[in-house]
Amino acid sequence: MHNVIMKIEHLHQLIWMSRPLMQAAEACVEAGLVGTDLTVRMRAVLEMLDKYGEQTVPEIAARLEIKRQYVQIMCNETRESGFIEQRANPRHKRSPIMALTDLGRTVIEDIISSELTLMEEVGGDLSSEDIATALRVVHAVTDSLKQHAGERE
Amino acid sequence: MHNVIMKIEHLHQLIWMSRPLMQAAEACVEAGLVGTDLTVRMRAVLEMLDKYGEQTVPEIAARLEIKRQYVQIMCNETRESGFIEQRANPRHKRSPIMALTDLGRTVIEDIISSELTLMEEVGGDLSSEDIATALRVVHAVTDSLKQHAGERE
DNA sequence: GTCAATATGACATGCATAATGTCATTATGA
DNA sequence: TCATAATGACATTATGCATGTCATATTGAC
Repeated sequence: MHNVIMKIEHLHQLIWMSRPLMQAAEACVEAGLVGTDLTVRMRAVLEMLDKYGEQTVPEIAARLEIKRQYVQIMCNETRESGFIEQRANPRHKRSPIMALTDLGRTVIEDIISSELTLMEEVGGDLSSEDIATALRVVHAVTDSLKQHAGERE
Repeated sequence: MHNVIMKIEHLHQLIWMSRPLMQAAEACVEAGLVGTDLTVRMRAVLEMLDKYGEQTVPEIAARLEIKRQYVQIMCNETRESGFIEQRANPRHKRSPIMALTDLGRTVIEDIISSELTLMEEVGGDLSSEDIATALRVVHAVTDSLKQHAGERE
């Protein structure tokens, strides 16, 4: 009965579950940082360096899709805490390359590894197929919403 | 091949799609508000009153799961703009009931209706079953993450 | 090689979305 | 009645960015 209405209603709920989902995910990340000297934003910097290799501040900003000025602050903090260091950039003398220190690498890899363990626990009950479906739907919905929001600009 | 790894990888992506999804959804809401005199937070107040009927500030705060002090500010603004009005509360003389004005009701119902139309467009390509699956998965993941984050407190 | 355009770091400011703390004034309920 | 809780009002702080500006360094077109 009224299958179309159910569909729209579920879609609506799915979209607005994004906030609690994000908050829950961020809370888990934060919880995993307790005891380390990392903040969430330092963790983000380390993750980019670990995942994509050493980079400049503007490169990190592009990948995180936030402004370089803010990433600069994040990197300065991370560097003050000894998790990253600057290296000369042969391609641009004013823009040093940020690289993980040994400490930084150890810390971020520990954290990512324990986050992976968490993923396994969270995924425990769910089928591979259902997760794939969910991902596909969420992608499609996000793209569609982006398009609609963009049009009105 | 390595199905388990794919599953975890998809789950990871699904979880972190929550941020772009939320941002896209919020951008759509904002875009829909252009031209009205509503702000996003006034819209939130109106939606609660339209959906659950007239309520006090603390009740709205409980439903939005944010602090009553902030909801107070939101409601004061919304009232100054003429979208809601106060009514005497027989159950608590210091805590008036917030109610939609005719203007407020018209405005919020127009907005919700056009947002519903957007939902229909966004859902167009997707099957009812897949949306239901996605919603179920996202619910399960959120609950699981909440539990894990809570444990560490 | 010159020179305009661009990139970068550094710094300042602003803004939205809250959380937190406090106070005075009611209400409420045991 | 009286301790306790609820409420509105106000002040302060935090987080996570965006935006603007500047000086300087760098790049690329010519």
